[in-house]
Amino acid sequence: MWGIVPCKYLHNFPFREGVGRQMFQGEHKNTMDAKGRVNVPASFRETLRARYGDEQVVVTRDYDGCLHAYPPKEWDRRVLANMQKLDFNDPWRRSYERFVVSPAVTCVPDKQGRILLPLSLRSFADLDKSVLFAGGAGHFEIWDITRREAQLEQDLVMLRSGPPQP
Amino acid sequence: MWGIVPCKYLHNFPFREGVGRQMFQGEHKNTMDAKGRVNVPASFRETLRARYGDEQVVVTRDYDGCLHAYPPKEWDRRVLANMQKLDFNDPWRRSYERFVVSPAVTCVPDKQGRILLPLSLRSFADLDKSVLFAGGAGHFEIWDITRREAQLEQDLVMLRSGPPQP
DNA sequence: CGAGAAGTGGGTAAATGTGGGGAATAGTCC
DNA sequence: GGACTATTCCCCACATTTACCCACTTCTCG
Repeated sequence: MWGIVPCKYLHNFPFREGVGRQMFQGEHKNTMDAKGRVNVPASFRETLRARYGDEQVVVTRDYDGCLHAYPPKEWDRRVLANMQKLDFNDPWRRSYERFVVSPAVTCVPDKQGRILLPLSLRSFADLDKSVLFAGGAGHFEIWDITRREAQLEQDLVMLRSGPPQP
Repeated sequence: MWGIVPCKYLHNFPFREGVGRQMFQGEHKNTMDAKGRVNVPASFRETLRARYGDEQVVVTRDYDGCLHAYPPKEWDRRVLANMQKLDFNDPWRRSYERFVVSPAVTCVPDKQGRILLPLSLRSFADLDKSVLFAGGAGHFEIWDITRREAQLEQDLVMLRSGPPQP
């Protein structure tokens, strides 16, 4: 399915659903206030609206120590559908379900564009003040800023080891 | 597919799609102003328009400490398509996504031909005043001028050691 | 040299991000 | 059950950043 995204932050080009086009772009450093609210970058919200209909996101934890946020459609397609390919008793599925699927919450930004993350997710990802939103294809990540930097060092090592052999 | 690039900075020669012709040619030293804006060399913009339809570029970081800028088409073909061959949960893909894909932003030059690079990319590449645009095949690089010079010294050593053995 | 293109600097209005007050809601303890 | 507390939601106000515009200098080329 091809379409046009009328969004100044995205390429105004035809894209193929879920394949060619990066949705959430860039790294955005925002600050979480005392109440636990953080601003979702405006460009992300615009993507959510333009491409997914509204600003809802499903937020859950990721096993690298950050949070992942998906538009509901992507959540269904990538997380749920992926998991459901496996047998109910598959141990990887059971772990995945407990760790990733269970703690998920659906957030809707307020009028200022902020979401309130539940304390459980905040403490898991060690979020307190400096929060980094990082775009991904079809989802975005929410990081504590120092944890992210440590992760990037590891990523560099991984990348320099070369891509996986098929 | 053959065509003509109507551009006074490029040779007005026929070129074969993606093979023979270098698109972004030469090194151009421009200065970034206090707001973080830099002028994209006019010849690069002309190439973007003539060959890719408009002046958008996807800018991201590169392992070597500079920024890479791709026309969206090349970005999809060279970066995204490559990545999306791998499973969502492949660790190499996750690292690649975080290091290369996440920080990418799409920039559209303003009326004067300048792009505003986000602070995260500027600080990664150590850009402040003297910025060097260097052409490449299908993309171009954006360097801090002194970092670039240091890189060139290393490149000389590498080149004199001879090409890799097959 | 003169004209046009390229590159640079700055002002202003709009968009974005941040802080905080108070009403509504839920949850807890006597 | 009723009062108290904590949390969430909704609103307004402000600081900062960005997009857009105009003016100017420098460079290139005939």
